[in-house]
Amino acid sequence: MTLGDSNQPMDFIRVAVMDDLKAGRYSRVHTRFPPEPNGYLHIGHAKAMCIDFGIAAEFGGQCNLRFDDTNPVKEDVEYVESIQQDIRWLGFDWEDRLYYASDYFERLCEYAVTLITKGKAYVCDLSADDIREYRGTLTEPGKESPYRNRTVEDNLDLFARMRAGEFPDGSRTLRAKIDMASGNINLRDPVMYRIIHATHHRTGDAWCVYPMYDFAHGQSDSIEGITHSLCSLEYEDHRPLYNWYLDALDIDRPRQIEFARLNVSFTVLSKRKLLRLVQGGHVKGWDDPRMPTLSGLRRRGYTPEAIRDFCDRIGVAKKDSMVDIALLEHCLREDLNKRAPRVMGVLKPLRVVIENYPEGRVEEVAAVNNPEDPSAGTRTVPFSRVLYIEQDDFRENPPPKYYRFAPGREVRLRYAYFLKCVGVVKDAQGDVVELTCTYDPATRGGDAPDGRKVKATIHWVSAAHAVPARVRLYDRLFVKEDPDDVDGGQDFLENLNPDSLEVLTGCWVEPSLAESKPGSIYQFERQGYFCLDPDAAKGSLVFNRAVSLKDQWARIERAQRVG
RNA sequence: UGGGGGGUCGGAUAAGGGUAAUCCGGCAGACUUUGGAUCUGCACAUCGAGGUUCGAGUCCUCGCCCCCCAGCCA
Repeated sequence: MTLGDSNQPMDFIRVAVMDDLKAGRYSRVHTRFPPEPNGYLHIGHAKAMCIDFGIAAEFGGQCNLRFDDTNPVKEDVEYVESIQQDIRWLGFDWEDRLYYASDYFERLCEYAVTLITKGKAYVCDLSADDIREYRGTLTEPGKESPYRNRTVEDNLDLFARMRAGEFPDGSRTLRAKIDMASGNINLRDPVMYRIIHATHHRTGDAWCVYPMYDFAHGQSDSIEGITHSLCSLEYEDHRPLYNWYLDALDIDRPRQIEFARLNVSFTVLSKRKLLRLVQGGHVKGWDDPRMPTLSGLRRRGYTPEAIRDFCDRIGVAKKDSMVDIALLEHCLREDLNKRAPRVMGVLKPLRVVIENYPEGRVEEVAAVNNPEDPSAGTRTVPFSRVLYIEQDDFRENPPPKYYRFAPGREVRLRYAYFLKCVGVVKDAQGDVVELTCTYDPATRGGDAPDGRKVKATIHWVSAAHAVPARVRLYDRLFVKEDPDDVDGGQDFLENLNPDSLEVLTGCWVEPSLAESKPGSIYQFERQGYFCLDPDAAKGSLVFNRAVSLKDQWARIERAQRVG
């Protein structure tokens, strides 16, 4: 979007930013995306990135990437690397502006000393439990710490010794001296620094005192010249605290604007829950294709374009909301419909023998690679006497409105011939294992010279030429729209969908797929979009179903079952 | 019973005193060598009660409901 020539409605943040520019409160726009490197990025972060990077770009400004790495015990380089990869993959660029809160540790420490000197911070010897006790409750004010009125000299000395490593973890904290009776609990003498003797993934053992996020975030923004600090709703209560620090330090203040974080139906978007899914073995890792992580979506077959389109469509507001996962799926289908090459693949094969087709004969039929994109060209697919078709495409006793194959019925084999079912072969259990058919040589390519019509076109592969494959059919990870909707005492794991993964072996795909590369995405005609998984090895293809095609017949069947 | 936010079709967003619109989903139909795509149509909404006004989703008052906050997490 370029501002001015668009009549698209602006969300409240863009309106606010534009007003700031017009009113001269800021002369430029500089935002930041501030992940903590303690987990993988998910679709909720994609929304935040689209806002942070997107708004900066629209207003001709810049967006920094800053890792909020103030807690060494939770963070790891594994995450700082995966996060950067995911941001780039999504299509955003921080150029040379990669920062870390840990870059500012020395400066933050100076800020702390400044506040001590001004009598606005003190070293407190209360234990964690005591601090909690003294904090009061939501409805009752807290009590002042007995250490609150130490002299500036004592505080300076004690804080220096905290930094020097003289005291064990948890024995003391540095606190801001604000208001123990504030209705806003964040203002009841919040902790600024805590003692943690741990190795930080970037600063190593240089520090044993680490700033709290609240003491680092606003100042980091200020140091970087951030004008608009866009974040989620839960930080609304923290804004007065950030402003208190910034004012007490007399440094630049960005404007913080909060928006509602993303929720998507049938999945969870909290790092804590995602971590439990991984550690509990409910999924196969952060990049399991069922995960809403960017790495999971990528492996599933989602494109950056589809994800960004989704983020554009969900809008930005302050209302708590739950977006229908069907919208995400729609965005993927829409993107892939334009771009994904079409191929034929049979997931649950049923053998077909064409009685009147000469044994040993092979024809190459021409197939369109993408009807939505003529420039994608055509390819050739081998056809012969023995084929596989989809089990679902045959019914011995077809229900009403079922147009596909059945005894005596004629259908079209896509790009090939009309085919008529003349016999059914069953095994000892009475299950259909093979169809005996005849083809009409005059219908090559799929049109009948006599003008007769068939109601259905089905896909197929030539048994002698097809390539074997495994296919993983993914479904929603949870059975409930809101996985947290559980009875007392239970948690979201109760709502896991036991059928979120179905592995199909014995699938057959057309030979053109033999050399495809992991990450390639195809439309298997009439079925859905499938992405070649990195697990694939030569001669052993593994496809992940990203999303199925819309299925009109499934809907009819469902209606028939109900009605 | 403190403090901070929020309530518009089933879901998500618009409308900033003047026709409640758009997208997803649902339903129905057209078309179709993918029961895909595309196209057409239909249904469904301003939390409640007062008030101001020619006119209120929008302004005022009083309610109701929902979310967040009591980490030395972010």
